[in-house]
Amino acid sequence: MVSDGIDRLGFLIHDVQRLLRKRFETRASGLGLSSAQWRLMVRVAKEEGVTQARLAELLEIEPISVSRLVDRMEEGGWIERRADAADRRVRMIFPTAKASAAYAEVKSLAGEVYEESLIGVSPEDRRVLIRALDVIVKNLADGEASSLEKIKNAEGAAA
Amino acid sequence: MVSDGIDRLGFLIHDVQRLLRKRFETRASGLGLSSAQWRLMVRVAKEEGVTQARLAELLEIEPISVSRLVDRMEEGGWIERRADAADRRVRMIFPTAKASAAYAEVKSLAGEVYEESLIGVSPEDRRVLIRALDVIVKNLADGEASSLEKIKNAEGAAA
DNA sequence: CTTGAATAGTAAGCACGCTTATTATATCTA
DNA sequence: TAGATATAATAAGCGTGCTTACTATTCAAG
Repeated sequence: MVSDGIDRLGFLIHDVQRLLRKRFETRASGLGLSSAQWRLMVRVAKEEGVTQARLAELLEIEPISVSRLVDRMEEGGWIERRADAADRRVRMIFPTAKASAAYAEVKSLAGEVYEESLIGVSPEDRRVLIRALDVIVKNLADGEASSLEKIKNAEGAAA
Repeated sequence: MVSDGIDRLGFLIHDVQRLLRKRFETRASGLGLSSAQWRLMVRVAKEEGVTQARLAELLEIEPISVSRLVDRMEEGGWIERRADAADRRVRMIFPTAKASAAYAEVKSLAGEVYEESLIGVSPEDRRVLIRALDVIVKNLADGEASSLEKIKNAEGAAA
């Protein structure tokens, strides 16, 4: 049970996540977007006017985390908050022109990082990797964020 | 190129890492150890008296991050710093009795979390998963932490 | 032996996640 | 319609990572 390496799963995932984020941020540093901000930006670009609560669901982070991410992104001139006339509790999030311009560039950049990371992994193994990761997410999401899995299953396939 | 799901790699890894950490910390909350503290503890348990600089290399985090982790773990009574008579710059890290007692328990706990996460993934797919993650780490570590890969290759296979 | 470079550790301050608690507004129900 | 409940967003404060800058100490030349 040691020889299969499963006991290293947590360490491996942790390392891969950290290294991927680091390399992405090195590449994207010229654009002024962090990894977390890029994830949020993807959602805003696809659904302009999305609310912060909805972003929290989509990104599977807490509303307060969205609130502070949005603070920094608004300061950086990437997005803007607008009031919703129909519900005064809500802030709708829109990308700025600057953000829309950077979107395509950052997206292809992420693709490059993924390709670099997967050099030497066969197409079949890549499929197995993605499938296994999907299963893990599903297993771990069960019993946690009750309604979030559905959202994830419906929307997560993009991006 | 969309159908293979590789464009979701970053999102998937990010989700898996967050969910694994969350579930581990939920389980281990009774023991008072966080995920990061557990990673450090493993190294200290294997090599009592290890220096902080060495821990930074092994964990592949910055020395200052070790410094603050060790601060909190010392406050929590998990480890203690001792001076090195031979080199007064150095602080050697030792586990307390409390830590040694918790070690085995926390370790099996991590194994349980991994097993839960992998329900429905075949033994072959598990091997492919681990192998692919190893390759990704290797690909991304190249050109980053020049000497760290060697350490990782030599020591990372345990734990 | 003295100077200069390298090493071990820490401080300050930021990003991004969290928990818990608060405020403002909507909505549901009695 | 009034009061309870739910929802959107934020505030405060913590953990864990980072960069940059600093002190203390050791080691390497000269």
